[in-house]
Amino acid sequence: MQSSIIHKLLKMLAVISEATSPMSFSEIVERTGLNKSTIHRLLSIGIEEKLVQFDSHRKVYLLGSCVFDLVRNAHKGYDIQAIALDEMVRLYDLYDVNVTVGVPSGVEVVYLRVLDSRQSMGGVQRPGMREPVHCSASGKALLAYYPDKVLESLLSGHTFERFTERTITSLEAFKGELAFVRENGFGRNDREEYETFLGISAPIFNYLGEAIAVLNLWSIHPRHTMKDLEKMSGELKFSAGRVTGLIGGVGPDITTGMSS
Amino acid sequence: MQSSIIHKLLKMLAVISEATSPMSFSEIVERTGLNKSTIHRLLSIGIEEKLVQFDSHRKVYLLGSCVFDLVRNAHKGYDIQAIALDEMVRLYDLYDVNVTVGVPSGVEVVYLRVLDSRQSMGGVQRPGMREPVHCSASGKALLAYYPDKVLESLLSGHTFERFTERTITSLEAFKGELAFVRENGFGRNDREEYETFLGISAPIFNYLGEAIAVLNLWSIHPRHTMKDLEKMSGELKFSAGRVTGLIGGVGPDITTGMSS
DNA sequence: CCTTGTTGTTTTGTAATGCGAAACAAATGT
DNA sequence: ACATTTGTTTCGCATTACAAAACAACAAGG
Repeated sequence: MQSSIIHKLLKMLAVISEATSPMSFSEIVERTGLNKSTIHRLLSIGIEEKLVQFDSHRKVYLLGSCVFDLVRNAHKGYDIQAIALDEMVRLYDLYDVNVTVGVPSGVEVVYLRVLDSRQSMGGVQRPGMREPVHCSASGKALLAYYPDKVLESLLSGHTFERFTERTITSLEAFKGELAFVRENGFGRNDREEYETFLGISAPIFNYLGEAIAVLNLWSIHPRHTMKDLEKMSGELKFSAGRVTGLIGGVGPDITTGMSS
Repeated sequence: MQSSIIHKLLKMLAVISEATSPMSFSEIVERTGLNKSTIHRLLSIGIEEKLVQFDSHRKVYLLGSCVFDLVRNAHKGYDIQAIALDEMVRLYDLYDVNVTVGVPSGVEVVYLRVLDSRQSMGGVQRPGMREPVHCSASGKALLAYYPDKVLESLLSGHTFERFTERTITSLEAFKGELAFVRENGFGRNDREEYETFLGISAPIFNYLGEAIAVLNLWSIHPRHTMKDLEKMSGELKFSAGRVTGLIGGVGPDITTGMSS
């Protein structure tokens, strides 16, 4: 299956979008390698459909609002939880542990969906449940990719409440954990909030490379150790990557700390 | 000029992007009102061109990477300064004052381009020049639309250095000015940095409604008063709106203070 | 004023492609 | 097993896209 006109249109749009400065008719003809009359027709169509806009004063072409609308709408509408479900099921089938998906909400993480392990622990985790960022794998995975500035202001004033003897209570140690996330691609929590729970968490990114959600694997201590979970991290990261792709996301800028 | 297939394709993409959860073949057929076989063909083409991706497990369709690439590229490549130039010239011709365009850089504003008034003041402003945010119209216009969190962290530690007797040195007063911007759509600076300079500034937004640049009108005190400049603010805002449109931007979310 | 070059627009006959109805196939539910 | 929903393919006709080439608009230079 092929459509010549659509293919050419996309080529033209790509050329227009890649230009460092808006291009004129002739430049577009040259850069696309397409026939003059073809470009003329495509531009007319593009303008009509608002894929392209024409700056009549400078006689150059820019991307039109329609393209931006598509992305905006997609972003508004997408329901991470619905999109991630398949990967969650896959992980669940693979390892028979708890699988959850969460999103940030201030200094907490909110869980949107929970697949209980078959060896259930009685529904301790439920959708809507919240956890502080400092003692959850999810929190670490999310914060690890925040710009430094935002991170600072989030954590300034945050008290690292102690829940277990393993809870991280110092900013220093916490930042160390964030570095671990950036190096390994997943966050971990080994009984830092409850005496028996441990989990790992991988971030899902949006199209700007911002971490906007996390996929988590959870279990209880006697049954699994952190070593066990770390063996699952490869598949977890794969799933998170897949969801990232489904929502048009891209990997993170490793240069955290850039201005906004 | 029209192209049936392109029109239909866009309609389909719009439907796909607007869905709250990814749609199946039949749902797309229903929502677009197009013929089954047409959608089938368009989906095949869309997948081939990466406009659409198919989640084979759940049998639903999502927007493809190609669409996101277009927007990403456009964003990378666009040179605000080049795009804004026409509007700058228009304002310059209209009022014969200094016109500049600037972008944020930490707690400063950097000016990318400067059109000197004919009654020049000797090239005080030059491209590359920087100014603190707290005593420039540009700084106010930019910061007014930052999320509270980012704003807090930017300003925490910022010392409101006094340059003139009119310089704003209190956080309270500064926040009042930001509120003025959100109400009126432009920022102002009446001799807060130099004894004789005054200016107004309107923000340019990106496609997420974030203020990413500003368009400014500047003059010197004996020649213009803030009252004079405020009369120009309508045209200034019009120009800023036009540039916002050219880069695919949208107006701001007035709900500042949401989590990033 | 005319030439020459650059840039953008329109025409045209031909070839390719898109079109939707309807037949077909596959999966799903009862 | 049957009915229903869901997805795929076929097919003849009509529409549309195609590129070359002619045409138009404009500027620069002689």
